[in-house]
Amino acid sequence: MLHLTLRQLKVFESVARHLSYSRAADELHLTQPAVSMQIKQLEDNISLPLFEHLGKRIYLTEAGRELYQYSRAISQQLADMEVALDELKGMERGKLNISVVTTANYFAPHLLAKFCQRFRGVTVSLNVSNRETVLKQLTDNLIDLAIMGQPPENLDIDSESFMENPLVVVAPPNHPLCQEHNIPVKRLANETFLVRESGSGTRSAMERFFAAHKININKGMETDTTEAIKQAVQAGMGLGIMSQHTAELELETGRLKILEVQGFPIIRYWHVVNRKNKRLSSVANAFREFLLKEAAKLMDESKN
Amino acid sequence: MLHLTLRQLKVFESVARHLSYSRAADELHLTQPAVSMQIKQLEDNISLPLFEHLGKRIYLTEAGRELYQYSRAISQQLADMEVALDELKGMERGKLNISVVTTANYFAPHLLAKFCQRFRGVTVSLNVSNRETVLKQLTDNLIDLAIMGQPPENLDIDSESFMENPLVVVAPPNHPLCQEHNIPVKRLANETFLVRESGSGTRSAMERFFAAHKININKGMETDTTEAIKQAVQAGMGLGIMSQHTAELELETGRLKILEVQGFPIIRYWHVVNRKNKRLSSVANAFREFLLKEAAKLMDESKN
DNA sequence: GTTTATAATAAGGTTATACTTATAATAAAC
DNA sequence: GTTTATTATAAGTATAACCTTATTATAAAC
Repeated sequence: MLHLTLRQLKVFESVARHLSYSRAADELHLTQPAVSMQIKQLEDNISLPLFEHLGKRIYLTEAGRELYQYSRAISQQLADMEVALDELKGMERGKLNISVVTTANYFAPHLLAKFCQRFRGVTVSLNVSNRETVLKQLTDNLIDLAIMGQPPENLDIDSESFMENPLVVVAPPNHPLCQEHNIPVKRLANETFLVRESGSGTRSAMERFFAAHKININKGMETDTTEAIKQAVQAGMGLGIMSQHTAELELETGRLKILEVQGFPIIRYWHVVNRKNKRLSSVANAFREFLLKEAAKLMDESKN
Repeated sequence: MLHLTLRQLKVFESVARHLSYSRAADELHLTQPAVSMQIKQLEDNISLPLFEHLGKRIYLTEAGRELYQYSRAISQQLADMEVALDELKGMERGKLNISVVTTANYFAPHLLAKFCQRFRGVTVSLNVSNRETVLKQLTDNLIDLAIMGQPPENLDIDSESFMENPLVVVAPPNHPLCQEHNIPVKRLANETFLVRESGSGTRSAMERFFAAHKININKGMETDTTEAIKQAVQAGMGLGIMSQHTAELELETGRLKILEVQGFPIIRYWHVVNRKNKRLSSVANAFREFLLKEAAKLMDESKN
């Protein structure tokens, strides 16, 4: 087991470069005996002579040449490491691990793209999962941040809202209610609603809304993706309630219409969430700030 | 300027591997506070936290992950280095820098081949030059060993003879003296001799011999290569005196004949030479021993 | 020979390193 | 709540790391 020190390697490199103990001592602001000692210790450590002494000149031995190569390589690694760590400090580089719930997938990539555009060198790992999985990833500390609708009441979680999440009623373009304005909520009582699985934030918001208005609605097909609901609504199987963000495309192309029901859109909020006490990386922190300050504005702009 | 130690990296690696200070302490046969300290120092050095502490669990930070990569790379370098140095020690590997005078080129490669065959992993750099250049390389410490005929009287040089170097008189096969035996030296007085340049070891040995026998010979063409002399002798331009080793091929194929002159062959010796006080590498030393102990025998064998 | 340049060696001292033990703090598990 | 598992902190210590100055040894240059 050899116990060499980085100091020894550093001194050795200097001597090997100058082929002189005295020059090395000058360079390192040491006395010559100090250099002699370091080299001696290094030679003792590896049990091989590193220099040959012929007259006043010294030469590298075969072992010395070999060691020099490795020593240089290690120095390079250390230098690279220093740069890498400095970059991390300065946020010139870094990795953002983030998970978003499925519905957020309709706008999160857009925001991430903007963020990456601003902070070159930041790499992002985006995971899209259902609410349950996202929460597990949070508690397992697998991710820095999460974006979701309703934050859990769990005390181990910090969350903050950063953008409105308007829930709208969508219908196929040929639906009779599409022509009407200020549709009373009561009118929805006759309609069939396609709903997300229970436990979904959208689903519970919807149920709370109708409960508040004392309305019983028909629940049609129950699916676990918003995508399926959009398809089903287009096919005329019923109405849907969903985050307006998730339906931008279909609304724009006219495949779906928003019904102007009184009390809608239900304004909920997107939240950025992290495990409590988690020390956010500078990148994660920057993204969190970015969301809080600019997400709403950016999403608004992109609509126009 | 960051002053981290290999110890810190080693401890860090262990903690990163176990994701536990206590497990790392066990592995390293330390107490847990000792580990805490090393990590703390490391974190102070790089001014970045390496671990996150969430509850009783710890996790690597981004910086920690980054550092781990570099740390592992450095450890690998060190391990590789250790192996390389061990190989050097054990002569499993190594480089032999050797120069030989031109005339030795007729047998030196053969010996080197045998040597390399025995010590796999040894690489050889063989340089063939005239005596003067070889000596310069020796004093400049560019080579480990040299092979030459007459070693210089220089006190800075260690030399030892390892093999006979018989100088013979060669003639073209149709030369009248070829049929005779025990030719008296006097008979050569009428012959023309093709000679090497003055300063050559062969040339001076020849001159000493004829001077001792008080014979004046005719000197024909003077060249700086033995090869040219062999060609000239075959062409009938005169006789030659040269190391028998350099003419093996021509003798075997009958293109040249050895004249059985009294007092011949003149026995001189091949010497292995190194700069005084030079600490020979294990490979160089092994080759030197190899020459002293086995070269003569091997050359003898190869003749048959 | 003397001078000059270089490295080795010896002696000594300060500091920092790398631990230890003991105890406190924290959070998870029960 | 109590217990258990973990890390942090504090205080103390032996030692080795690292350097200095002073001197010696060596060989090259003059």
